[in-house]
Amino acid sequence: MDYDFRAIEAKWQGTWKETDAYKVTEDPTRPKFYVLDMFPYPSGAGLHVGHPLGYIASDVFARYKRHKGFNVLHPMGYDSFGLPAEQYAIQTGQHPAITTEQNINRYRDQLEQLGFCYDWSREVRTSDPSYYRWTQWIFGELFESWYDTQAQKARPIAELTEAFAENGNFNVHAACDEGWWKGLSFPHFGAHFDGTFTATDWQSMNEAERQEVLMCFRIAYLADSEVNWCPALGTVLANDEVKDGLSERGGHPVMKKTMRQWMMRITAYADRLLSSLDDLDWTDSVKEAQRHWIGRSEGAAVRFAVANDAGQPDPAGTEVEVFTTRPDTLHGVSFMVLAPEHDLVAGLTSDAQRSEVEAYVEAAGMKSERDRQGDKSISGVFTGGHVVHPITGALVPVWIADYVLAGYGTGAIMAVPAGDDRDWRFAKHFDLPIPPIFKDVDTQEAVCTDKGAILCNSGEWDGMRASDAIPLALDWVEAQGCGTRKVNYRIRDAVFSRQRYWGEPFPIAYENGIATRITDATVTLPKVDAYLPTEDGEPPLARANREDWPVFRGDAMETNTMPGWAGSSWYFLRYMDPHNENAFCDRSKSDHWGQVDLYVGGAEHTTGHLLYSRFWTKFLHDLGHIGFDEPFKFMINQGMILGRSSFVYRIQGTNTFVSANQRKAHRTQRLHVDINLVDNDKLDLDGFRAWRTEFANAEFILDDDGTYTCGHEVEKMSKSKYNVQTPDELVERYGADTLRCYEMFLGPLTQHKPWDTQGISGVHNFLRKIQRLYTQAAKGGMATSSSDDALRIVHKAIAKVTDDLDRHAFNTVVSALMIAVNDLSSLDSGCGEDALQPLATLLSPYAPHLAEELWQTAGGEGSVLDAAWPEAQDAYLVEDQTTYPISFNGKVRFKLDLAASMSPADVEATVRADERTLEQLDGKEIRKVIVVPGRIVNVVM
RNA sequence: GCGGGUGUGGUGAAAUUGGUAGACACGCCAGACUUAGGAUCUGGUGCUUCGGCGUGGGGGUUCGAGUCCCUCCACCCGCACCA
Repeated sequence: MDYDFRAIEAKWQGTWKETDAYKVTEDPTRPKFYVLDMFPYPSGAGLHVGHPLGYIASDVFARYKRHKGFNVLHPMGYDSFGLPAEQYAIQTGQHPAITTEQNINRYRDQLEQLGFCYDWSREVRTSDPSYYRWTQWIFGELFESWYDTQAQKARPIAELTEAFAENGNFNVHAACDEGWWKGLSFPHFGAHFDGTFTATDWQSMNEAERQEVLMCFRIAYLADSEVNWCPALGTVLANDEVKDGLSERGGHPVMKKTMRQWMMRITAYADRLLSSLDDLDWTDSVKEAQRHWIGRSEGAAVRFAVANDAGQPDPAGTEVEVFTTRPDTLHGVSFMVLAPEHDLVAGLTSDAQRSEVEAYVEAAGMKSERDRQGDKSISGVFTGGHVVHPITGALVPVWIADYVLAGYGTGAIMAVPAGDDRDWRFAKHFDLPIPPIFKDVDTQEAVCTDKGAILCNSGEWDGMRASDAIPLALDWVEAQGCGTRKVNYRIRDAVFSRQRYWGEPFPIAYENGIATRITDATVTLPKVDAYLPTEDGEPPLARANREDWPVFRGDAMETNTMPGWAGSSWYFLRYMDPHNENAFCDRSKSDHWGQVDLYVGGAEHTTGHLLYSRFWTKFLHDLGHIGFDEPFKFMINQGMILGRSSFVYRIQGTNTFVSANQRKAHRTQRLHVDINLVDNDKLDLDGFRAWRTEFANAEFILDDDGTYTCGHEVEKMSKSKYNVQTPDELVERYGADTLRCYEMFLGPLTQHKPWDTQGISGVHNFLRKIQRLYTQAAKGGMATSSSDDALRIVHKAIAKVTDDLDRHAFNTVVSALMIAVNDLSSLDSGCGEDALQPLATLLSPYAPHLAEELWQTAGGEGSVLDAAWPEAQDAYLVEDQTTYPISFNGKVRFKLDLAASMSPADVEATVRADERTLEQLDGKEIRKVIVVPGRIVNVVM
């Protein structure tokens, strides 16, 4: 009679395994639905109750869709390359593959006990060579592709070499760095080279030179670039791995450093990544964050000629280019500011200023990123050099300052102190002129950033506001030849190399310094004697000798490895065809499964994974490998489950602990206490003494009832706060079905919420109650048909549950089921198969084990998993009696039971005639009666 | 500073198109059965000076506002010298 969840759950998990209940194949006769959880990294700590929240929701939805007749793909796997296993390897010498394997096994056990409907035959691991050979293959495709900015798509590099051989690069529109040729030093590209070369030029280059040129156009390319170097981690980091100038993992300082690294030309996709956001069903906050990360802004690149000693434009033609979104304020320029790292700083600096400038540049270089970001004080140095104003011909002094970033725009700005806050403060600080350019605005007193301000002292743009003057200014600048329209992006190409061991090796070998793709073999990780960098700072892979490499080509192998996001950028495709040895994913499979219809995960991947996988998806689409160009159509970001920490209060300098209620009378120190020693805020005194030796002789000041009350606070779950709740203990005590229902019952999926086990008993009771309902109905034989009352209850639940699931309101479904069970239980009798079978189906997404059991009890055929989702019948939903609340001036005064079919006019007449109405009127007159059929009556007096 | 979000009982929350605010649970209180229970069952439970008052504060639209509009406040998350 008891709800024996242990037996039930073990039994059904066994059955599902035996019957391959969750194995899925492409079924063209049914509509497809792809439900995906964000790829987990199998950490050694295992799961806490926050992790499964999203998995439960997606599992519920996958099961629901299966009931609805969909061909549902719902896979799980592991993003199993990563730092923690490598750190452990460094400390212990144990190969990271072993640690990883152990952690995965633990994860798998934890996931399995929760009864998820994953098709485990599709499990993938990014660290498995059978998986990463395809990550390598995709990298190879990126390496052998260029981006055609005219066609707005990636194309094979062979088409570029063909074009070069035929016409040079005259008709080629390839995405590349500005001044791509500047790092190259061939005779063809002399001082006056402007970026175009002929077919003859191309023919005359040798292979090495051609390869160097091609490298400038590849989507995956090698380049010397300024990277985020993290000395503590011994590796470079991508921009999204740096937060506040510190590494996201570990919080170590990050420096700027120039290194030759593999890069990904994600900037080529900036526009498409931006515009196709509009069609994605994601939250505004994630989409906005991506828009900001891409940071598109329209404006002009304006060139200022450098002035020579005579104050004339430098005859050598040296110019400083700035980017501005407000070319209309050109008349307000009174100085120029370069980033300290700008190339032209040395050339512009006068002898008199040299020592000061060099000191400033050096100081800026020494600062870590965090120091530079954190320092909001105004600093800068005059270089002594000038540029010539393109309109007025006036000399404009050139400064260098920290507030101009080398990495954004051109690394130089034209300062318009009247209209830009930073320029204004800089001008005030160094007492530089602030030319007034806005009518009736005193910009000596305050800056004017209002785009609606009217221009003055600006020649032919006088009297205009920004929106009208900007297009004219752009035309003017282009006509004068001193600038061009330009779209600038904040997003930078992504660094793709890591100086680490535990990552994908590159399928790249070098022969005389030329990088070549290896296509005929999977480059697996070589044996190394330690997982650390070499003595001269080379990545760990450089420790491997030629014979240590399973595959070795050319005269050297690439020794960097790929970053964490490589494998996770395309994993959703591998699930569709996980064992394919001939392709990353057969086109027929990706055509069948298509985009992910529901993607569930935390919001922490906003600018990393979610951007990179969009980029790779678009790339694979460009080359025709897949038929869609956005990976995740619809996404839900689940909120974090926070821990509820408990505290004890130690009187300072003693070993005496005072109950929270009386702590104010003492000077106390608050200490976290393990939540397992606390029940309902009461401390287990013996357990506490036994917890740690330092507390063995603890004394207590207790409340009057002889208990110790702990304090509490809601915080992030973490080991150090002793507030971590693992699902294992709860599954042991209440069962997986209870945990599943409870996590959903807790509140809206997307919201953050504190974890509190107090409420779990209510949900557990509900499952016991529903089981009791079925066993009682089965006592003496299950009836085939039910009373109308019972059917009304069930059909109401069907309507509510279906509706809630369709709008992803996972929490209210549990309430609806509780109500149905409560109502049916109070009927005493009348429950038969036609009520209890549909009810078991409704329960099945949430409590799949118990639902199987109940389905059987209710005489269901086969497994409940494939039971058709019941449909609510209107006949059972309409009530013939309606209870009308009768309100007077909006306040409810009494209720009236009326026939549901009664016309509004009759309802009004009945209300008017009711003696309670007269009582309420108290002599006043009825001005109006509003009847909302089936809802409410409002009498206006 | 900018962007996004959230404010409803002692607690988690519900109220889908403006129509009975607080469903469903936890906790608490009382009772029953047992007289060891943290077991089970039943009833009660927003506040209240019993007139009313109540969805962060103030204002507005409406017969009617948690829901729509304006404004202010608090908290959380993300970004942050982006020219």
